[in-house]
Amino acid sequence: MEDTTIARRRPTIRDVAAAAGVSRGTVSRVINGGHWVSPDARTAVEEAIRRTGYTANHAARSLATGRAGSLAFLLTEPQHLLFADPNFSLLLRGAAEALSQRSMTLVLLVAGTPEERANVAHFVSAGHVDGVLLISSHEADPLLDSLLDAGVPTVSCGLPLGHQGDLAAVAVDEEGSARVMTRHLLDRGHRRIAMIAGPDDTPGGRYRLVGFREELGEAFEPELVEHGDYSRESGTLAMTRLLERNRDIDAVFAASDMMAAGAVVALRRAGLRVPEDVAVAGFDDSGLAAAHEPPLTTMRQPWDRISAEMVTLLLEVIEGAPRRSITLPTELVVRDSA
Amino acid sequence: MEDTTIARRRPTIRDVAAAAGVSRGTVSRVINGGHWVSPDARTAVEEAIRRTGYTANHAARSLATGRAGSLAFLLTEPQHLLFADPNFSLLLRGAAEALSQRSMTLVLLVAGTPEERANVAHFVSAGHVDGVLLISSHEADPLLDSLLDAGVPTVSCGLPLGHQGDLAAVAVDEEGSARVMTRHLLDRGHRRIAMIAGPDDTPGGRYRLVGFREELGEAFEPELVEHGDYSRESGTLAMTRLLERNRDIDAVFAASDMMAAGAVVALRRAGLRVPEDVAVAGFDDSGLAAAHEPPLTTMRQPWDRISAEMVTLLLEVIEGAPRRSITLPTELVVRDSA
DNA sequence: GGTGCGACTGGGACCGGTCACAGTCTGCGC
DNA sequence: GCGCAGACTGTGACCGGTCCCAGTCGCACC
Repeated sequence: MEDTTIARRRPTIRDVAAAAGVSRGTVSRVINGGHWVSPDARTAVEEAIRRTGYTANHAARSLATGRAGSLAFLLTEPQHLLFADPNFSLLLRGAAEALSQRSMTLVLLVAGTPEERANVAHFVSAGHVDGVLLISSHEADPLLDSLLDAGVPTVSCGLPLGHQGDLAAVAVDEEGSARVMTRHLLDRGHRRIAMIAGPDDTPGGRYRLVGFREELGEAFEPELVEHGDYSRESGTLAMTRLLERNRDIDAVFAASDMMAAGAVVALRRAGLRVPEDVAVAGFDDSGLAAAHEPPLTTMRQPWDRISAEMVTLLLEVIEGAPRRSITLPTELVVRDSA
Repeated sequence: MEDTTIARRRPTIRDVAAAAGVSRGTVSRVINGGHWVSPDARTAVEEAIRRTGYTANHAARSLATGRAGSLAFLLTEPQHLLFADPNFSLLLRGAAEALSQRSMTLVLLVAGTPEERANVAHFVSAGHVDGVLLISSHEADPLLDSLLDAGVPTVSCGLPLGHQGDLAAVAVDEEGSARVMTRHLLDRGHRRIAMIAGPDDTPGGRYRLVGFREELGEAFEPELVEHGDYSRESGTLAMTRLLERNRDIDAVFAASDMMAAGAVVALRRAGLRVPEDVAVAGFDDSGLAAAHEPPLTTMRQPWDRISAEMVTLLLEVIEGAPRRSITLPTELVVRDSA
């Protein structure tokens, strides 16, 4: 007996109810926790679900409950910086896994071009997702304003500059992390330490520099600071400029591993060895760091925990719980470069 | 005046109908192409949609039409290889953009652990997405079997080994690409060319090796072939072994940029210069290739076109059109390494 | 024996769309 | 004057769930 003729209609809750000899209401109760259901009815329903191969229809449930059952993973980097970053993948994967455990799904939204941004704002405001995991970093993003206006539950990855307190966030202790790394370089005996900071309109750009300056105290020299945009090329450029200003630099702390790798290129071009002549430290502990020649000393960001906590916080906000933010610790990873 | 008391109900198609002074049916017709609608009615409806800020409810539409309005981006790599690969991001982004143009969404599914694989199979078979963009490469994946059994429209990225002809695929000309690169190395005067191939149960592992062998013809030497798993470390290991067997190698063709970078590490450890002593060629033209020291000669894969074509093909299959596969060309990118 | 209560069950209304079908209205040919 | 085709419109049924309310049942208690 084949029943492959025409794909038979998928079983509905009515089929299950009929098979179990109970009403739709009872089946629904069993599916949703099973309170106020007699043991007999429950086992009958469970058996019927098994037999029929029933699976709830997302769309129907979503229509009835008013919940979408999905969260958006929203990328707003105009440049593809984050996309090139291996860390991004970890974040995405972690979020997908955290959601699948809760039988929810992750919808990927890309808001690069102005047109895409408008579409995304519309889509999200229309309630097609229950909330937004915001993967952005730049200050004053109008898209964030429109999300907040529309009252869309949102949690930010990293401190949302200009909107602190307006939305939940999961961040690492940027300032403290930078102090730890700076202290490490000082402890190793370095005295002329330069920094390649990130853009000032990103939390990592701003606060890692603050930590660096604080830890150096009196020893801080403004001329030993350059800014990059987290890319490798910008690291090379920044290092080149630093060397033009001061050839005595004996260590450099870059706000990303990519920029650290770029700095190494510039140092080598200048005939300097890493770490013998100049120590180089990065940030992120991306895959790149361990594979680099020499392996990079860096600050590890707990990407898996970040994504998991973002999902937790966002679901709390959706439930109506008071907004909460979390700061996670980083970890100094000492390798050969510093 | 705050209206934050209770978020007002989102307008429905009934509200629009009332505002425009027409029936729900007419509004629906306008939304879906506007055939058999008088010009007056159409403009009235369009105006009403604008005024009310109406957006269609995905869940309701999906329930009524039986279409989910979303596609799955399914990752099945047990290891996180693809995740570490910058190309993966391009593919993902391309797919998301192609879909957003069609007002559909991309749902990310990760099928790493056995439990996840079971969940994913269940989820997809239950019809929660209209089709699957399969990002996998290994032969004999039971998950693929269950997708095919369930009749889920699927398109594969790369030739689906063991299932060719069973589902649509978008692939590059692996064999031809490998021949082009091999010819390039020969034309540069190299005579003892080694290859670091990918795993034999992946299309890139198998057919790039075939192309390499074909192009070398008589000159092919089996002892100059090693296999890696596309990772950097495996490239280093493979190159090390090749050098142990034969110190006269004057060029090496790796089946991925990552492995090429790994090979460079091994070559340097052996005291050999790239490209002076040994030319190194990669595959993919990932971001890594251009940034590498020296910049890598490689074969560029058209990732943006691959994702766009995958979406096109999958939508065709969903529409019931006959299954179709596409082979896209690659491009030789000559840089410093070979 | 009636009352009250808690556990459990059934079924109608509803979520917000689409779709098929039954109109209506207009103009044209005979 | 009538029939009829074609353009357009309105309406009820339906998609597959959830929710809530009205019941039923059994049992303890007065």
